[in-house]
Amino acid sequence: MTSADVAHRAGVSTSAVSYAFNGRPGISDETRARIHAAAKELGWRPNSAARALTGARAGLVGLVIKRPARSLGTEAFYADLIAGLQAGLQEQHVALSLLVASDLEDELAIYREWTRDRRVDGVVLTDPRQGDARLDLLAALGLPAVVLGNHPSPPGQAPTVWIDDGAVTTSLLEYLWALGHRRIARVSGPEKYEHTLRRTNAMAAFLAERDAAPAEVIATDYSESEGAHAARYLLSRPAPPTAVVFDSDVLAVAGLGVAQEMGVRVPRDLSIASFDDSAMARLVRPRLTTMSRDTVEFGERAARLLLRQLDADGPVASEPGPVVTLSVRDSTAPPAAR
Amino acid sequence: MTSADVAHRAGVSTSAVSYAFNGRPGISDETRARIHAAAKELGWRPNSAARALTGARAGLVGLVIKRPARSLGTEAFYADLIAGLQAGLQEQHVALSLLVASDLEDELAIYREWTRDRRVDGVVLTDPRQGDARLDLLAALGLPAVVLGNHPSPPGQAPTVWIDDGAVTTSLLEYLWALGHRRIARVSGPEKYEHTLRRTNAMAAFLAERDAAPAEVIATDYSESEGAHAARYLLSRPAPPTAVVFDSDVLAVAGLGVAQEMGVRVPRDLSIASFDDSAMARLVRPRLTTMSRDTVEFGERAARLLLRQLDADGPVASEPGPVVTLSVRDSTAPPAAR
DNA sequence: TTGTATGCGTTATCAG
DNA sequence: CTGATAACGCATACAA
Repeated sequence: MTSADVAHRAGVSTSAVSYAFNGRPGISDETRARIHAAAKELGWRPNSAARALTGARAGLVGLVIKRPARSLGTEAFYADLIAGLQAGLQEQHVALSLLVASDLEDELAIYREWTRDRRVDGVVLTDPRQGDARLDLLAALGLPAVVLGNHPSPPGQAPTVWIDDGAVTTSLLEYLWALGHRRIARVSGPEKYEHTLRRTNAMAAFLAERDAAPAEVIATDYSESEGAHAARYLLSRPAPPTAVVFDSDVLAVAGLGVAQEMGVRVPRDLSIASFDDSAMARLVRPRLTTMSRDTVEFGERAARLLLRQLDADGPVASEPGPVVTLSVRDSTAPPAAR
Repeated sequence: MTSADVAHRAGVSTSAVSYAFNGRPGISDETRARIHAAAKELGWRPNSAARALTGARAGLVGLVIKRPARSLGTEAFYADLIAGLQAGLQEQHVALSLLVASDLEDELAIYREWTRDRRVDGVVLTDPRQGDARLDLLAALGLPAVVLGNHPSPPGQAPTVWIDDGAVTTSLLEYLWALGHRRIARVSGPEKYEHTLRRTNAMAAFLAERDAAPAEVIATDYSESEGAHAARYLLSRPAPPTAVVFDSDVLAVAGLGVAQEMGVRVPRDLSIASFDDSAMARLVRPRLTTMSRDTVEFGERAARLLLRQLDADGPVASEPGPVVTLSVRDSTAPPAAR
């Protein structure tokens, strides 16, 4: 079953079939329709390997995950993201190829190889950093990309689907402030990520505006153990915070466990909130107050933006991601009078 | 950069390069080494699209996930599995392609398409059922597969990496029985899955041997809501169980939440155990007693078995998966005297 | 043991 | 608008 069969069936040449399936001019609407009909009858679709060989689409989009492989299952983020990317790509019969890289060098090598072999048509980038080496490489390679970022990308760079982490931080802090919290600490992710930095800056600005003391921020690698450690440290201070915000829900749940072990009642003695929502935040008791964003939709939008990018001649514009809303649950309350 | 370049550099013909890279005879060890050296210097590796076109390897393995896309992130199982598959495949530079199917028809269509386009070299199957239609199709298509199953596969069928869910069930029940529990209920997954059935049968046999009353088993679709509903029902009975085992940790955590809401103390009034371990089981309080299996390793073994299958001429044998051990944590205790 | 010729299914080029 | 024909990069029978 080849394009020649379809051409024969439709009474045209193979190039007509090619034109019809690549939406290019030089063919009448009537023949185009006839060709599509013939292909449908025969159940034919262009062979992706042959396409990739001639430099056309591979029908595959890549995602490199740079986290320790073991931690993948711990956080729902990547799973949700993958589900969303999937959904967005499937509309155009594009598949997702997944690779786990152990470090930056690895990741860059993968992009080089993918480009060389025309293995993927484009890639999705997560966790952008400042002066991200990956963006330079991808630009040099000419490999289309979209970034899950926190601001629109500068012209000439890969477009982002962005969520303003600064604004999200401010929203959460406004809520805690309104409850009466004045000693708010934060257990964050690694400082190298842009979203971590943006949150840090927004938090500093928020507190400075209100003449409050700067927040204590403890950076972690997102692991349960570092989250627990940070929580233990904060709760052991002479004047412990009355509220702690965590950059991810794994950190928050680890922190909640520590509080419970230490006899600190949540939310009576301590309010806990997370920047990340997931099933786990809803399943633990007390249920966690979180900033919730629809990660699946985030992925879907990224997928669609990438597909548009692949079709476009020039650069496409960044666009905002899903709305982030505050889900108030049971882990936050006004601070107890002391 | 093509095989011709490498051939030129090594002073041989392109076929010699092909032979060298496909490990076939007809070439001296010395030339083979020279060819590999030349390839390494030039940073050349066979183009996967071209390979796929000639009927050789595509360098891609497929995994179809047949769950509602939204639920992917809830359970750690798939994320861990993917991480493991990744790790196993990477050794041979094989990538993983992921697709989410909404139903069986979808899934079968994907296999047909993948075969037709030589898009993947093999696939990994999860959640086998009795008389699984997918196995018949894959056999008919000649698409290599491995199954994450619960017993060695019958001859002629795709090999499995298997975990004996019956034995796992017995282990867990033995522990609960030894603690003194006599009214043990179970909140299970869908009955259509083989592993669900095996657990059901093992549990029935276990209780029958001890002349105990048959267990109450409530089937769910693995969702939080059905898990909570089942737990609520069980705890509202006139003579509620003293222990409940859950088929997954999401179900168990949902059940734990219900118990806490109803004022049932765990483990004092109720013991809870799960067949599935993950970070969540360790993060909630009380921490859950689970049967823990290394899902990442499960995936790694499946990947390696599939790679072996791809290299082999005939069928390869099924093999046991990772060992499942009981992780006793804080959610189980002897039943309170009533 | 090595080289040569051919095909895989598509797209691109260029005459018609 | 259409129809040949040449790539694309590799594998493989076959000849040397």
